[in-house]
Amino acid sequence: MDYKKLAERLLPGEYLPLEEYERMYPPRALPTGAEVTRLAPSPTGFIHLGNLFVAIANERIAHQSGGKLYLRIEDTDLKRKVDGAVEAVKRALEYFDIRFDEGAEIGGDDTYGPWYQRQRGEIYRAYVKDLIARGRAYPCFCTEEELSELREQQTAEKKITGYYGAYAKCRNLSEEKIYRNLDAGKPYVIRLRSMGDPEHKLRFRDEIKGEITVTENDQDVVILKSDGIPTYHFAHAVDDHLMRTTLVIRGEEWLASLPIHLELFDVLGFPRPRYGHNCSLMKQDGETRRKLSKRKDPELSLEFYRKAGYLPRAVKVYMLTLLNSNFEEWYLKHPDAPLEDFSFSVRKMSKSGTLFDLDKLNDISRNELAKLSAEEMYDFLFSWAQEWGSDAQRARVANREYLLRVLALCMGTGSKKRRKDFETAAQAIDHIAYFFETPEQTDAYRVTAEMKNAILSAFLQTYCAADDAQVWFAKVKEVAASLGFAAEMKEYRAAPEAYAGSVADVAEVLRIAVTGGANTPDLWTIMQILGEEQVKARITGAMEDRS
RNA sequence: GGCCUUGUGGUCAAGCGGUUAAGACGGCGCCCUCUCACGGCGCAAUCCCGGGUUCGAUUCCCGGCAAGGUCACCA
Repeated sequence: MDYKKLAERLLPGEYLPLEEYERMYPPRALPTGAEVTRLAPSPTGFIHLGNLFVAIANERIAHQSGGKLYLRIEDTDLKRKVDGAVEAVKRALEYFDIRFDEGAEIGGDDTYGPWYQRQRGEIYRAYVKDLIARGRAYPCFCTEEELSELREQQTAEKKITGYYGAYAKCRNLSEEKIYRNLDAGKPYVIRLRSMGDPEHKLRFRDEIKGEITVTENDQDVVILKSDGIPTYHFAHAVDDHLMRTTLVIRGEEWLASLPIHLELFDVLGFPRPRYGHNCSLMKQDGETRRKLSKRKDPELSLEFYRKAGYLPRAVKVYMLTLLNSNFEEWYLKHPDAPLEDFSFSVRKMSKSGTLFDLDKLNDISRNELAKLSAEEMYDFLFSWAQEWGSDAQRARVANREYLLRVLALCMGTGSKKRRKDFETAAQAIDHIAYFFETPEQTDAYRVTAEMKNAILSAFLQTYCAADDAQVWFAKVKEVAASLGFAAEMKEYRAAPEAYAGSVADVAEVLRIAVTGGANTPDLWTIMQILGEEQVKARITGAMEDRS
């Protein structure tokens, strides 16, 4: 069979000689040890935690080694394309501090572009044409129906499904038959003529998993679809080579197609990049665990964290603790160091699937929020409220000076002793609502209405806004004692039956009357911030009403 | 089902021939204390199973089992 003639018929016209592409995309001038890594999402617009997970690893490896991180868009399937997706991806990743050196919509050096696979059709076809001319790829005229019939038959016979060996009908089509099909205008795809044998097992060194066994590929996979666009497998091989990628860190769901990729690199005559297959993020679902799913798990979406107001650094710290087993220990020792100071290592990446633990993230978030200065906290809350907050939430961040006081005095911003009451901006802003809005009447009091009113009116009689904390609390104790409550906790604990309760119960009544809740920071401080008028109004208001 | 990967407390995990089997989150208890939060102290909880190899296996080998991934003209 004249393969050259066939190649010309299938992909007519002049294509650049392949050596020309080698010249256009030369090896990068980078110091030894520098890694070139990439992120290659498809433009569905849905960028998720799994993407971020692997993105952080790629980013750290590239930049720590003095290499490059680029963004390539795998848009070979129109069905997946969503308008504005690339911008959304870029923004989402930037929010979490992933910086690209090159790539789609990034600017900078475009030597290795274009970065959209749709714009690289000529390149792929040049390589496909060469493969056909070498007899290593062939046209396949099988219809979808024929293929699904084949699959059913194979399933029924308990054979391995797919297009391979004797099942690859079009693999050995006669020259005459091929041209007749072509003349008849039958649609076709181009398939790889695989030379692999599944009996051959090869050892492969995965950067994360270590030594693994790979079964040689024998599938005649589609490399060029009927619309003349390559499949992912083929496009990524050409691109990773031409873009001079040195290391591919990707999700372990790709491990199964590694044999195909290896054969592709070999048949194209490209040196292989190194691969590391990263474990996936799992979720407990009843008895079993499964991959985080787009439909069922809102926490998979990156927007979930932005909307809730997680600090981007907190999410990143959590990802890093999952990514490198020694990160957490390092971070405990260097809580304020830039994350870039941590020496990230591919060898420390986990081999096994990881259950996503929201509790852990929340703990990290509380700690991260507690590190912010009053001003940083204010800026974070403010910008979050502008983008995601309700009217009420935006109103609470409107008065900078007032909010700064609330934050500094009650949340401990700026002091050594920080409170860790919340993990997100949304919680923080709601948490301090009582500084802005008079709480609703509540029946949370654990004393009778008569007692409640007796406590409140007794307090009101002695209350003086100018009192300092000690004087103020001494007065609360007096109120307690006058109504049969223990003024000292020690005395109360020694003989609880001798009292109606303790000063703690009295303080609780005041606390609920002023803030609407039984759990708040220091009450005296709260009263100072609210001011005499508010305090009196709230206490008076709490005395009216409902019995 | 075939192929591949992975199995250390509830979760993330260190350890990889001899250890009281780290640490963190979560849980529980105590202390501090006007509540909560912080902080401090403490407790419970783990080497998937079965065979080898070895004086000795969580660690090495084999076999099970379980879980996950994947088997498209999707990426």
